[in-house]
Amino acid sequence: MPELPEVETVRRQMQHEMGKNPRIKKWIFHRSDLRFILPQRDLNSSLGQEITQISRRAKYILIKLKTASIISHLGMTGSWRKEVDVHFRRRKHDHVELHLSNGQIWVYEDPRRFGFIKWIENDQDLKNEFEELGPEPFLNQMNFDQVVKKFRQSHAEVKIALLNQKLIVGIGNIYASEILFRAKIHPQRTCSSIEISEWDRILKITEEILTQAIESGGSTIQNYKNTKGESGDFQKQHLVYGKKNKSCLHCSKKILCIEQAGRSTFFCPKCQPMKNKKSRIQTGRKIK
DNA sequence: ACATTGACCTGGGAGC
DNA sequence: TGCTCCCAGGTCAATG
Repeated sequence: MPELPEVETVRRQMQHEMGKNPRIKKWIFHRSDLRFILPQRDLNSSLGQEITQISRRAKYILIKLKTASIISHLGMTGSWRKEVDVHFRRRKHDHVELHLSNGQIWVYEDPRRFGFIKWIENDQDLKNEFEELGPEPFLNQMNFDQVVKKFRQSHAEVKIALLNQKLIVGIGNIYASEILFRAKIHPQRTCSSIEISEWDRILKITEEILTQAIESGGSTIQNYKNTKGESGDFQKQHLVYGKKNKSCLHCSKKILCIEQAGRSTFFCPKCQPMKNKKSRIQTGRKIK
């Protein structure tokens, strides 16, 4: 479900609504078999501790305590919502409740259970946990030359590489299509064939789109909801994602949907030409 | 060391 | 109404 803008939206709301340094009063676990088994014992060791900050790295939400951190990943369908009445109406896939000293109850709901909650003992462990991750997708948080060099060393198709969190974090299947459309890059071009000036365009547009999407509260396609149960707004600004057979807003050619690495990619064949026809024939996939 | 594939889950929508 | 099939925003282990 959630890519960086959705995760960041949730983070901001949690940080804002929790107020100043609430303490952890109680955990309630309804179901422990999320993507990883919930570390109930460790989480229970946090009782009485202050939450000093809610932060984010890539698509992970970090609930920071004095020395430890609690990592929450939303997988495809995970969400946090705030309840204020202990008799709140439970839902089928509410797995975890975090009760705070200020009376708030934060409920983790996740139908598909691809998400998880992890306990991280200290900052060194946190560093190790995120060791493999690429930089945040904002120009002032990356070394541009280094990032481009890594991309150009990759043999993958650019759409697939954009999803690789080792190269850059935060981009998921929706935004990858949107970024490449706006950058006018064919999703099946191989990373090594893309010029530096084009990478410049891709990375600038990535920052632009993700920033705008955060300002819109993220995108909702099926079921992403923020902590108040509200949908995002950015899907209204999607230009290609989910628009198979619709007319391209720039040239009115039909938007195509192809499969790459088992996932849908949407693009405009006219606005996003394959420069090198030869390599298109070699790497081409069936068009749905 | 890389790139690609399938598996992990449930729910919703399309088509019959 | 009910059945089956397909699809879905993410990641990682297992393959080649």
